[in-house]
Amino acid sequence: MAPVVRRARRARAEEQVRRYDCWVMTDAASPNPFAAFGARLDALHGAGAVPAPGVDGPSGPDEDEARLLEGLNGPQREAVVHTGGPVLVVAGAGSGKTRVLTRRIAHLISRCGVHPGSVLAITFTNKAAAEMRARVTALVGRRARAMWVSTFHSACVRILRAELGEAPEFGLRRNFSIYDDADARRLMALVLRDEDVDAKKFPPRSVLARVSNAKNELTGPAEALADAASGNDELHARAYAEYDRRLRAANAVDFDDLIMLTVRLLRTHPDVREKYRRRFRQVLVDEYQDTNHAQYMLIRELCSPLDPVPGAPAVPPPELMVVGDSDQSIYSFRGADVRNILDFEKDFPGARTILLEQNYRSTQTILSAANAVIGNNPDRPAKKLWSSVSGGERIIGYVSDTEHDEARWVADEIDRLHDEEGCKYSDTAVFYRTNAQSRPFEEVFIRLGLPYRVVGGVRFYERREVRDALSYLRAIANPVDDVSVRRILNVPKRGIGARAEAALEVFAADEGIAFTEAVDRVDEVPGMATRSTRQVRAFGELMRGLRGLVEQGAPADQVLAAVLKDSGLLDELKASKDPQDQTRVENLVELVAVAQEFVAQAHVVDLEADQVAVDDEELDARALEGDDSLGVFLERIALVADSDQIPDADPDSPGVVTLMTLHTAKGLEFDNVFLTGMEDGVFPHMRALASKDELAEERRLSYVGITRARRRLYVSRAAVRSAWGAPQYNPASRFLEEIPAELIDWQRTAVELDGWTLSAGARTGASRRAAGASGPRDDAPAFGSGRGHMPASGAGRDSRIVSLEAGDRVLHPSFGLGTVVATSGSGDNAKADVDFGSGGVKRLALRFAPLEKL
DNA sequence: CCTTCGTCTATTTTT
DNA sequence: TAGACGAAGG
Repeated sequence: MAPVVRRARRARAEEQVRRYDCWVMTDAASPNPFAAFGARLDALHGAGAVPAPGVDGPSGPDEDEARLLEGLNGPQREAVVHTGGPVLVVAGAGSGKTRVLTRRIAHLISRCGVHPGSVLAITFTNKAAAEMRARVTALVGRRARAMWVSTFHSACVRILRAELGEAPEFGLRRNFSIYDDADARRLMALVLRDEDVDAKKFPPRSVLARVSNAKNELTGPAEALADAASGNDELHARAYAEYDRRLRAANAVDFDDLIMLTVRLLRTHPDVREKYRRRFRQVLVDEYQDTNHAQYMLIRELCSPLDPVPGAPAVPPPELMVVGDSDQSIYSFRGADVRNILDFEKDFPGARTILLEQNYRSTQTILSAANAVIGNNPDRPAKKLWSSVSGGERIIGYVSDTEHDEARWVADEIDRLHDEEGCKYSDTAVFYRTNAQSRPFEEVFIRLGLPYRVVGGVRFYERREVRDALSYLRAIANPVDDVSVRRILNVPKRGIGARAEAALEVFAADEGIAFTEAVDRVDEVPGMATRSTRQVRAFGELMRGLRGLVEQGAPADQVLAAVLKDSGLLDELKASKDPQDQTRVENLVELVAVAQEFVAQAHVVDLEADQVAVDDEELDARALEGDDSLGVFLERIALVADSDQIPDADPDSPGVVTLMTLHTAKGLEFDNVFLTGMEDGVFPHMRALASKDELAEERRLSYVGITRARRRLYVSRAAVRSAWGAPQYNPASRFLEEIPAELIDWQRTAVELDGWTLSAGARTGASRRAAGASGPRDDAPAFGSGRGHMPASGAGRDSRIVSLEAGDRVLHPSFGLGTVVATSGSGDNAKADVDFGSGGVKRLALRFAPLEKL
C-alpha cells in the first residue's frame, strides 16, 4: 500500500473511530427491536413507507387494477389475481415473491372486496411482517392496518391470549410467560436434577431438543411415553411430562407450545375454530419451506372447510396461498419439513402451482454459480433461475493465510468498493457459517475504522444483566413464574443462598404452592436461618411494591426503571470495579430506552386507533393488550428475532457493513456479498460432513448465501484457522469446487508445499512447488500486494505422534484432513483407523505414517 | 454465604 | 478462547 494511501487511511480511520467507535460498540450490543415496528408507524403516517426499488410507488386507496399489475411478469400476475383455490408459488431466490404477496393482498382488498381484517399473512420474521404491512399500506392506505401480518409465533400468542378463557383445561391464564431457550434449559436442568438424571449423560440441551421435536410433531407427553421403545425414550418422555407440568404450574409456555397449543385449541374447540375460519378469509404464508409439522397443521386447521350451519348460506373455506422455495430450506434442524412444500398439491387438492423463475436481483454470473452448486443436491425438483441481467462481473476468490488475513482482505476490499466504486457500506454484507467467526472481522474493522454492525451472535437479550432485568419484569407480570422468580431471588446479592432457596422450594412443593407464595410465607418455612428469613422477607416486600406499581397502571418503562433502582441491581453494577460491569450498566440504560420507545409507540398507536375507524375485532384485540403495557412489552421482546434488528437502509448515510450468519441472511439482499470461511469443516460444517441430508442442507445454505448478492460476489477461505486454540488446516470447501471455474477470478490461491496446503504468501523459499490439488487452482497471479503476511505457524512437520485417541483430528500429507475413529496396538505397533472423508478410512501405523495431530 | 481459583468442555444454524 | 461448574477457603 502506498504511503500516501496509508496515511489517508489512517486519518480516515481515526475520524471514523471517533465518529463510530462508540456508536458501533453500543449499537452492536443493543439492537433496537422496535425498528421494525417503527417502519409500520411510518407507513401509518404516510411517511417513509418502504417501497422496493422501483416498485410499489405511493398510491391511494382507489388504486386501479392496471396499476397493481404493472411491472409484473406473467406468472407473477397470475399469482396476484388467482382466486378460487389453494395456490403454491414456487419462488426462486430474488424472483419477486414479496412483491407478489403485497400486490396480491392489495389486489384482494381493493379489487375483490376482501375486508383487510380478514387477511392473515404469516412471515418468517417481524421485520418481514413490518415491511409487508408497510408496502400494502402504501398501496391501499391505512385500512390495511386491520390485517393480521405476523410471524407464526406472534399470531399464536394473539390467538391464545384472546381465547384461553374458552379453554380452562389448558391450565394457562392470559398473562402467561413465554420462555425462551435459556429459560427452558434452566427449567429442564431443574427437572433433570430432581429426577436424578445424570446431567453428563443427558444434557438438558439435548433432552430439550427431543421435547422440542415432539412438540413440533404435536406429540404430547402421554403419547411420547406410550410410544417409548426403550428405557432411553421413557426417560425422555418422563422428563417431557415433568417439564410440561412445571411450565403449566409457572403459567408459562415455550416457543413450541405456542404453535402446538394453538393447534390443540382449534382442534378441541370447534367454536373457536369456526370463528377464525370465518374471520380469516385469505391466508398467505411466506417461507413455506421452513414450516414444521405443527405449523403445517395450524395452517390446515385455519384453512379447512367450515362446518355447515343449518339454514345459513354455506361459507366457502378460506383461501390459501403459500410461497416458498425448497432450495432455500435451511431450518430442518429446527423441525422444518420440506415435505410440506413438496406435498402441497397432495395436501390441498385442486391446488394450482405457479413457478417464478425469473430473477430480478442478481447477475447471470451469480445465478450460474448458484444453479451449479444447488444442482449437486439430489432429489430436487428441477428449476433454473435465470436473470435478465446477462453477464456481470466474475466472482472474486481469495485464499488467505489465516482468518485474520482473510478479514483484512475483506476489509480492504470493502474500503476499495467504497472509495473507488462509490458503494455505500450498507450495500455490503459479510456472511459466515457460525457466529464465532465474526470476531476477526470485528477486530480488523474496528482497527480500520470501518463502520459495521453484527447481527445476532451474543444477543442483547441474552446478556446476563438484561435477562436479570427481564426476569424481574416477568416475575412481576406473572408471579407464579418460578423460573424467573428464582433467577432473581439473589440478584443482586442479598444473602439468600442455595440453602434458603432449597428450603423455600421444599416448602412450596409440600404445600403445593408457587415459589412466590413460599416467599411470602417465609415465616412458616422450616429450616430457615433467621438471617435468611429477613432477607427473603425484604425480597417479598420488594416484589409486592413493584407489583403495586403495575396495578396502579404504570407503563413498562416506569416499571423497569423502578426495578433497576429498587432492587439495587443498578447500584451493585455501578459500584463494581469490574470494567465489564460498566458495559452492563450501559446495556441496562439501553434497555430502559427500548422500553421508553415501546411505550411511546404504543401511545401513538392508541392515538391512531382513536382517529381511524377500526373494525370491531381489531378493537377487541386491542382491548386485550391495551391495559397491559408490561405484558405486551415482554411479549414483543420474547418474540424478536435477530433479523428483526437489521436497520433499514437510510439513503443519505454511508451506512454500515452488515456481518451475519448465513441463516440470518435469508430473505435479504446486498450489492456486494462476501462468503467467508469457505472451508470444508467450517462450511460445510464439520458436523454435517457425515450425513447426506445435512450436507444437502449446507448446500442449500450456500445457495441462499450466493443468491443474496446483486452485483458482486466474493468467496474466501483461510489456509490456517485457529479454532479453540489449535490451528486447523481446512481444505477448500467443496462448494467452491462446485462453482464452475471460469466464473471465479482467483486473486490469490493456495500452493501445495510438501503435501501441506498453504496459501501462496506462506511460501518460504526452498521447498516451493507448483499449485497442487487441494486448493482451487487457476490462472491467478501467485501473490500480490506484499502486505507482509506471516503464516500463523511454520509448515514443518516436526512432531512424531505419541498417542492418538478416537476423535482426534489429524493431518496427512496426501490424504489430507482426517478424524481418528479407532486405535489399536501399542508402542511400535500402534495403529489408528482414520477417516479421511472422501478419501475413505485408512489404517495407519503410527510409527511410519507422517501424521500430524491437530 | 460468598468469592476465587482451577478444571473442564463445548462451539451450528434460531422462531 | 471463554464460559460454566465445582471445590475449597475467607
